[in-house]
Amino acid sequence: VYIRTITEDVYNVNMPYHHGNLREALIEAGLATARAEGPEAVVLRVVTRAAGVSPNAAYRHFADRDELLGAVAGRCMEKLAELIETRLAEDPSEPGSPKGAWNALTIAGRAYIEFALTETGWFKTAFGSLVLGEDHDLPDSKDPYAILNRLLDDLVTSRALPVERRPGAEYAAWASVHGIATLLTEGPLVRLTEEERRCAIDRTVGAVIFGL
Amino acid sequence: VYIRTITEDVYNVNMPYHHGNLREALIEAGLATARAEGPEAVVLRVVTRAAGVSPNAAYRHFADRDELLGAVAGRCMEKLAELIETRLAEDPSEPGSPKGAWNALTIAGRAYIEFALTETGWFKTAFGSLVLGEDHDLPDSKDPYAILNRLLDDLVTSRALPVERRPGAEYAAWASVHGIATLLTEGPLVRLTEEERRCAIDRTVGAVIFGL
DNA sequence: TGTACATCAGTGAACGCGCGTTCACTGATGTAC
DNA sequence: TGTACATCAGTGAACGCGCGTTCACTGATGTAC
Repeated sequence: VYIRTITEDVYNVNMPYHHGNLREALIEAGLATARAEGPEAVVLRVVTRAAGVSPNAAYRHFADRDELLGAVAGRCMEKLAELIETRLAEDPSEPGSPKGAWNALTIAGRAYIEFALTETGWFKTAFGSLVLGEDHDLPDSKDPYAILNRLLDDLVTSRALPVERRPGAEYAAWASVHGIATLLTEGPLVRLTEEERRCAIDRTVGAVIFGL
Repeated sequence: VYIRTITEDVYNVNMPYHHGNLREALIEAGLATARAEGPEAVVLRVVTRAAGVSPNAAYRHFADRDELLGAVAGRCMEKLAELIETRLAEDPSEPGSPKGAWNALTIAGRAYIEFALTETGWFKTAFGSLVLGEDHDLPDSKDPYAILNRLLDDLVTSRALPVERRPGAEYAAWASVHGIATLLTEGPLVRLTEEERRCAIDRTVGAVIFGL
């Protein structure tokens, strides 16, 4: 027990037979793995080893590997939402005005891309591993999609966008930003130079904002 | 030999010891697998079995599994280009006019999305398995990216788009269309209804075209 | 035109790996009396 | 307050699978003389 504690467990120093909060520890370990190596690397044996526990212990907390990965993916989504909220909070412009509303949308889009570029492992995990179409009971404040809709609604209430252009706008906005993010991180544009990349991002964000 | 011919080989009826064109047959088999089950399913043993050949025979034609998958992915890219060209060829509007140039771009974007929706396996293979940033010596006529650039150039020459807006336009256009395609096929939007999907596509294509 | 021989393109068997998952188990915990 | 016992949350060993890849091989082909 003591040897295992010293050599393998990175989370608790004194590990009793009962872990205490293994479920959370496994998700945390999965998050670390996903961050560094992407979703495919989130493998039961790796994650349990990182938590200092035998492989099958995971089955006390998750039905199977997929359920664990799903939980990790949910957290990745939250991380994305958190970055967006952080960047929005840094925004000095006033919220009620049309200009402020457009500005907020731009900032959110850029934050989304920033997340994909700086936390590629989490980004891939979030979008590659969520059981699609299921609700993952993210609170609205931690759901990127909810944030986007909120910003678009703000656009309407501040009279920056005519109501009749509101329907479907979330798709167009999301698609552009998601598209450039995936092309840059796992698509044919990975090898772009810093400068080309910036150009691509500017142009993409600019075009969709203008086009809404 | 005869039994193998009858039960396993789907491509040649009389199969000699020397296959004849195994490289091509393997790519073809890989294409069939990718189409039905996606890139991860393109596995040496499956593909060689489909070609009626022992697993290690592949190594006479490809260095490893990745090289085979890369070849298959290249073909998938060509399939995408072919669909775009087909849809463009069906376009009745005259090519030189500004309106025609915009129209062509719209058609190409829609064809791209159509490909992703109807040939999801190939779409994923094309973008998930190409060795990124390498040139795959696709001829321009079979390279979706080249087609896109051509259409954007046409936009400029027909005076539909000011020259100064040309740089980076390929990124913005590509990103939108690629984004909605991935969100709809492997992302959180897979469960959209037919109607919502159409709305999402229309809005996305419309916004980016307008925003360029 | 026939034969020797190098070369090419397959075969069959096996290796080692990492994976998810299952089994029977045991140590720790909490609760009823 | 102390003890019996159910329940919970771990362990250790093993299973079976599919995978890429390697080895020594052999049948077919083409070419020089």
